Amino acid sequence: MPELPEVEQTRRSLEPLIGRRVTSVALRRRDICDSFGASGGARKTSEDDLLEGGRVARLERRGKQLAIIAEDKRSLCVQLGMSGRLRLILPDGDAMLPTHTHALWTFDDGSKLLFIDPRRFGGLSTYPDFDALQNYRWNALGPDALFIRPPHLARACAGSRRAIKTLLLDQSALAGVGNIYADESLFRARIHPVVSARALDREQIVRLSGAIRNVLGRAVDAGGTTLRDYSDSAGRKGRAQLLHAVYGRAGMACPRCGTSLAHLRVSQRATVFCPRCQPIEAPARARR
DNA sequence: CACCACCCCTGGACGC
DNA sequence: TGCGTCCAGGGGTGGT
Repeated sequence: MPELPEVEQTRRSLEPLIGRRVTSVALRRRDICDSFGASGGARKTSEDDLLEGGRVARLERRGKQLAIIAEDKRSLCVQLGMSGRLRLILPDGDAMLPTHTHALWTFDDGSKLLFIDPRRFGGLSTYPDFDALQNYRWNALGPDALFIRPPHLARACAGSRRAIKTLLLDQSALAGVGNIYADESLFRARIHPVVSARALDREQIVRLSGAIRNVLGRAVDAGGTTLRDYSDSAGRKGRAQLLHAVYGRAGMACPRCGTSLAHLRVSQRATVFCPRCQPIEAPARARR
């Protein structure tokens, strides 16, 4: 399930595409793509919107979203959702298309890019230029979680009564954190997932933003998390699952203190935490 | 306006 | 083996 580290690894694995020209596009399922004009209005998708004839200039990421930008600025935004993946097939590679291949690009060197998404929680969106993508889509996202600093997080938390985990999952507050890395970050920062965001003190905000950067940064270095489906565009699996301290480990021993890890549901999401390391009240300070 | 429940979808795990 | 049921969850939407 792609979160920021998996999307970043996918982005890096697509770098061989830079400089390649798109010779043809096949959108096999039209309902997975939305197209927008220069002023943000929706319109019917054409092959032209999907970069046909363009040359790949840059690959950008914001949170969990990925963009392929052509030299003429046409921009294609890819949202992987739960089960989406991109796959790069080298020239002379396997001609068999996996099931649920919804879009297919062919490049001037004979390589192909496939967008595959069984559950269809993901999708594509196109914009005539990168500014439109930013203005109408990415500006609605919060700051990128990989680079989050305490002032950004403090601003996102200010005045919000929501559970801190709910806030971390809200892409308009902070872009890139999903269920796995939310639990891992809160564990590392020793903060209970349901504490109200506005109740966090200065020290907790600093700890949490550091934990988010650290957890995501190490996961990027490990090539992302592969639980079942995820692999990058070259088909490589990630190793960040080996770093998980709490995700998927309810009932098992806390790696820090040995207490049995607890689970509950927050925002309809399975949530695992250590009831001892992550108390709902901040640990009592020494009184002066 | 802030927040929350629900829904979209499929494959895999599990019980019988 | 096959069938039914449940669960995973990112993000949009409609309701409170």
